Amino acid sequence: MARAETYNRDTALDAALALFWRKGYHATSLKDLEAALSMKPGSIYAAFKSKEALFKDSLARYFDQGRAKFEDHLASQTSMIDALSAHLFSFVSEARRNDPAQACMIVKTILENAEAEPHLADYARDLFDKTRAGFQHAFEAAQARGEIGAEHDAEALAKTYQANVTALRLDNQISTDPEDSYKLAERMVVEIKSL
Amino acid sequence: MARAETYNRDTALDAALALFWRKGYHATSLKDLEAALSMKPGSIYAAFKSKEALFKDSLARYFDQGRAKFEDHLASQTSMIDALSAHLFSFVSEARRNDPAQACMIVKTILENAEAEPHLADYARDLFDKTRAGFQHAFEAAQARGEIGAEHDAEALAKTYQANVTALRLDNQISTDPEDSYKLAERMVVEIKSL
DNA sequence: ACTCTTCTTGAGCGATCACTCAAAGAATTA
DNA sequence: TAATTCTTTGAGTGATCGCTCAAGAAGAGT
Repeated sequence: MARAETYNRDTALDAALALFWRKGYHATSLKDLEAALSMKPGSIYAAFKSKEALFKDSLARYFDQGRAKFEDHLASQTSMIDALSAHLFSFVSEARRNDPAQACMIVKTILENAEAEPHLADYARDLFDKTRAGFQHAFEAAQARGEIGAEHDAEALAKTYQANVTALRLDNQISTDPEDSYKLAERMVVEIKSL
Repeated sequence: MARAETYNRDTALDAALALFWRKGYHATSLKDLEAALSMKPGSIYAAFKSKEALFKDSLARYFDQGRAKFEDHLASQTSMIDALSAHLFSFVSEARRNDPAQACMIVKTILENAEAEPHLADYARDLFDKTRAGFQHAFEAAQARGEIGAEHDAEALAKTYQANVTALRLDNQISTDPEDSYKLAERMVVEIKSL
């Protein structure tokens, strides 16, 4: 045997994720990462191979955490409609208001890197589609339970729902008044409940 | 007198705008701009002062063109509702499908530069607010004309409308199938017409 | 205590970044 | 044509980029 690694992979990934989410891919420098991960360049490259690979791993982690959060909402609410509403509200809830709100990292990645780093953008696009597939599954379950009429198209509902989530999270970052974002979320939820 | 400038300011700004819109602020290098504007660095700096100033001028131009387009829709439609619908549809229309769809440059700017270049992000945020003010004005006019009931809050309608426009334009860039974006727009328009 | 293996270190690589400025070039006036 | 005035030119500035690798440090086995 030999010497063990001194860093914790998950801790390091979380630090990289927070940094990449805030600053984006290009604006995050190796210097920034060295400081955030408390690792020297050589160690970072030994552990994560490259800046791009580290970013991909961070984004995958972000996706997993987001999916886990959605599934928590599905599990803790009695109806699918309530779960979808709770998920929307969670983005404008009091709890999140401590750290300044950030738009969805997947969306930010697609917009920033569509031109210069198409690999990253395509990777993020895939996660975006997977997220919508999760929403669609929830809408289909709601129809199977009779919460939503069978005359609706679950795929269309999922697409609109994802558009709303995306717009809400964008507004959450752009808007100066959190109350405005909250009201926007309320109007979106009214639509869902009226199905 | 002396020698005249050999470039056309508007032509150069349009070229810079197209480049910045596609690639974003950070990923657009001076080399890129030199090629697109057919100008050497010295001339660019003499004409536009700095990369950041050139970006701001480009973004202002983008905003002006967007506002002009919206006002064209207002002028060419008989009702406000139709104008707001036509504006939404214009982002997913056949004509635009030649050059690959881009999300709103103002939104892209805010997301990319919120952390590293707050000046740029704040500048874009201001344009975002001005855009919504224009929407609100249209909704108020619709109420004054009796197209929309007075019980609605024009500010809230404008906020939701802008959220829809933003989400639609995002989807337009992210989605692989333009038909999906078109259907999303149709569902958004149904909401507007039901007011 | 000594060897072996692996991890960590950080100075430094070439490339590229935004940007400058002295010199050359072109249009106008005299 | 000569002088004047402004524009254009592009090599070059220092800083920073992502990244490498030889050398040193640290734990495990003997």
